[in-house]
Amino acid sequence: MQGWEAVRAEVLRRIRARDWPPGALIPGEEALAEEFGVARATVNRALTALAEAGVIERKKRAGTRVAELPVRRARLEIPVIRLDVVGRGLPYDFKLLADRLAPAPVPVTARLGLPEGQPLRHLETLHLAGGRPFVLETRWLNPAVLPVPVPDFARVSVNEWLVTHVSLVSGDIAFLAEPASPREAEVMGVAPGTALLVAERTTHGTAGPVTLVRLAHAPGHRVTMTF
Amino acid sequence: MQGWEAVRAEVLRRIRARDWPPGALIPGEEALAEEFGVARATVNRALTALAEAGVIERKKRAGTRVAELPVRRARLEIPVIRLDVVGRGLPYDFKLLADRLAPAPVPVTARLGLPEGQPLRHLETLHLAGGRPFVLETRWLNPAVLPVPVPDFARVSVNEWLVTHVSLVSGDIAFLAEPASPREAEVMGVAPGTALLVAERTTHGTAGPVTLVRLAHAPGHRVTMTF
DNA sequence: TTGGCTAATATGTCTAGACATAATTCAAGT
DNA sequence: ACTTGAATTATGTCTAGACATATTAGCCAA
Repeated sequence: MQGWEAVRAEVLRRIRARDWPPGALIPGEEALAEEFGVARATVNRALTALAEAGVIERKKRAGTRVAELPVRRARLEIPVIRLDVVGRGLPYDFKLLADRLAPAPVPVTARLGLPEGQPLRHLETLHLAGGRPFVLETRWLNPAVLPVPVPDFARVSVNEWLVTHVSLVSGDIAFLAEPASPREAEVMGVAPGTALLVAERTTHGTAGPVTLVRLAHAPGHRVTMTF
Repeated sequence: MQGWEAVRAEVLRRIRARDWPPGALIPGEEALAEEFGVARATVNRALTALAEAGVIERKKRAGTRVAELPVRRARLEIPVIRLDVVGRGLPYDFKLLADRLAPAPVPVTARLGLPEGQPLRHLETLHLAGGRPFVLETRWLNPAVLPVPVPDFARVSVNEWLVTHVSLVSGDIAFLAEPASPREAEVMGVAPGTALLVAERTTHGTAGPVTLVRLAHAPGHRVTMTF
């Protein structure tokens, strides 16, 4: 290895070896550039990468210091459900259980920043892995983002249609544990009250709020991340 | 805005506006540099950032194309529990419920890559927010990473001692939903079988595996991320 | 002591040019 | 037809130097 990655690796090594303990000020870019025999821009590239990773904190004039409580950042790659299933080596299928236009409950419109009682498209999709329930998707979709005629969500999953046809700008995702509701228990074939891992996502596009979706995962599901 | 961020913003705008639809090949760095009136390195900086965000895919010789199924990446910042609690405006406290050296169960040693039956330090800590149970932490700790004498974990939480004294190299975290075990129910003051959000983390340091920890969160807990 | 101005300084970014590297294309040889 | 290898080309990275910007330390005045 050489180049900026070598610089990053060596700086990281020194931090991990506590040559530069947490909170310590490390040498300036100029000094490091000279030591490693590279240009300052190369050192900058390396330190920028480490700063993005949360290992160091940089401030103009004040210099670069090793992070005190290194914030561990884990990255979650949110896949399209089909690819998640296929990636597990199982055949994928889905069933559209419900699709209707209905006034959305207040918590839903509130989270999306829409006026109360706004009619939204309400979709319920059961995703299957190897023929068994994998995820129950309950979605409220802002009809303003849909073209006319409306796509046939019984053929293309809403999930994938959105990903490929609507540019998502921002959003958030939350994980929580909830007991299976009677409806969920029935559809997913589990006992009511079973602990389910639920993911709630809201997404916003260029033209305003897009969708709020609740994904109830089959028992035993794990969402994993690496750092 | 100007500079590489302006370039990034404009390229992103064109992608979102579908001037450059998913899968399309976008102009080369040289062409963009000329169009925007900046150096190629500046365009490169912008495109590198977009590639890291998963918006575009770049290959030498083949060029840069808009990602087909833009992988949504969410970043989770894993805080020290104390800061998580304090950040919610609640007073933090913890109780060390158990601390003993014991042969670890096989699944534990397996996940850490240690020989079967290896004695590990087993710690049970109840984290409190505003006097109420917040998280029950069950930890298996590789004694090889501890100094002699062993720190007093009744005074300093294991969590924070590790963060500040052991350099963590890599690890993974998984979220799952589980019914509260009798032990968890008793300690956390909930009904057995209550759906709990559980986080399981393994971490490895420079000198081998460090710890496996299971965090059972109080009912209603949400782990949120933004993207 | 306090508040605010100024100069010093480390990082942030940019430029122009160069070479490195990987992937593709296409021609040549088997 | 198939393989091999060379030319091509877009991205990746580096350099040296420059200017921009944020932040701090120190100074001076109220």
